Amino acid sequence: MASKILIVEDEVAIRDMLSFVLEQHGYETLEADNYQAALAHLHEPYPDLILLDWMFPGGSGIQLLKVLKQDEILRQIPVVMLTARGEEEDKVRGLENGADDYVTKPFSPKELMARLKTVMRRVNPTSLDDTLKVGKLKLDPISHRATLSNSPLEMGPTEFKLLHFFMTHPERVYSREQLLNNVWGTNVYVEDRTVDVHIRRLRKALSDHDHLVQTVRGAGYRFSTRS
Amino acid sequence: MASKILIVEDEVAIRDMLSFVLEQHGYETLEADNYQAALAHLHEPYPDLILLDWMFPGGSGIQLLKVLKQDEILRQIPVVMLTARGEEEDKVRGLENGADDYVTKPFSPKELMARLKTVMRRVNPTSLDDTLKVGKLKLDPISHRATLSNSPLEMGPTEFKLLHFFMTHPERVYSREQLLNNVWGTNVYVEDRTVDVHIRRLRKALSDHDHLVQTVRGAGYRFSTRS
DNA sequence: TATAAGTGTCATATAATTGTCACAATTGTA
DNA sequence: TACAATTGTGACAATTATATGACACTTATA
Repeated sequence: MASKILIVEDEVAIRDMLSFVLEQHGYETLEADNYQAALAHLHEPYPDLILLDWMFPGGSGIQLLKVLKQDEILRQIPVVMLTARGEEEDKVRGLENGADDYVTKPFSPKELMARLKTVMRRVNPTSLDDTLKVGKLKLDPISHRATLSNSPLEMGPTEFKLLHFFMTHPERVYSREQLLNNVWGTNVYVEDRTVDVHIRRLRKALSDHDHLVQTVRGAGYRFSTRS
Repeated sequence: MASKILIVEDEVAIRDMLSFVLEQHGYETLEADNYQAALAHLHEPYPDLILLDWMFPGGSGIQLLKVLKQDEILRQIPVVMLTARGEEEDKVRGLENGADDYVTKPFSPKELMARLKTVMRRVNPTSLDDTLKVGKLKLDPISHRATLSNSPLEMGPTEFKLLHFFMTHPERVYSREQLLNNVWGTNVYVEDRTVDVHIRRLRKALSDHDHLVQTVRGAGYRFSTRS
């Protein structure tokens, strides 16, 4: 899934350039040319990073930065400041107020991308670990939530457990009985075919990603990214 | 002053590595290679965080975790579990028993540090009395007041504490029991179902923002800005 | 002390989830 | 193609879990 980057920059030329470069590298971009427009983008699905021009209409960058850092949720979004060459004080003030890094204008695309990657890796290094991911499908045991393209999936507890089991045991066939043992628990008297029904419910919840749960005729079911 | 981190891990190699990395980052470390040694460190000055190996001699990690969570003082120390890759059940059991996060072995120093920082920030925010904000919802521990769009919310002390806990621990499911332990305090004999009632009262107080307090069927409740 | 608030529990109302069936659809094979 | 085996589905009743209103009892507060 592409990361979303919010560009807050009033100069059209620079904004377009940033947008172009970022999209070239597979990021999605959101654009704002003033304070209000920036705020308007700060809702779900939240951007993964904010590129913030220091000086822009409707409030300086640092003002927005301060607002961001006061919100429990928004404060977690990394911010990279764009500053003019030589404005050392600005850089320091930005970092002191919670910016994660800065890029000095003018800058090369290569430099920009390197900064962004570093920051994203640093700020959010292990969401790659605590959350189970398969393409756009994520399952986070901590929040106990499954999402597809960041929108929550509706499913019952059993389907959630089933999906959890599948995601931790992918690319392998499990018989109905094995699934019952692993997901329902042993010593549970339930019909084999009941698994079918829950498989169906899980597929339904996965909607257009239902191909991840595959039928292996005569053997059982398999969770796989390969068709 | 440097934060003190207690490492409970029996493998010397890993313990040394952890200790080295942590000290590189300016933390003080305490080490324990078994259950007894760990307990021996649990007195004043208390460690600020415990890094707990899931499997270690003299009692499994979860045992120590349970003991910790029964003590009024010790239960406030955040615990990060170390688990082997793929042991999803362990992670879930750890979280259910009050671990604040987990790190999967093998892990990179960078990853480890990121986790620790996140947990420490959440559990012990530098500005403990700062106003918590989520969208239009604000909670100011100092004035002991919660407001929505700047108009004060009417709620009882318990609901306030509950909301405070939720706002400092967003995007995570808590069982009724965990909420009782964290909001009511341990050693308090109260029915699980009582939580439901206070959840309802809190929702009522939040009026049109009651969606922030979400029911996670079969698991508990979650405070989240995401639908 | 009188009065108002706040708490914890119940009983009851609602709502969501579950396991099974019966029957449809699909697949493999003779 | 016809048949047998296997899997997909919609419906449904029973079960469970959660929401809610009421109430007696405590705890603050004036």
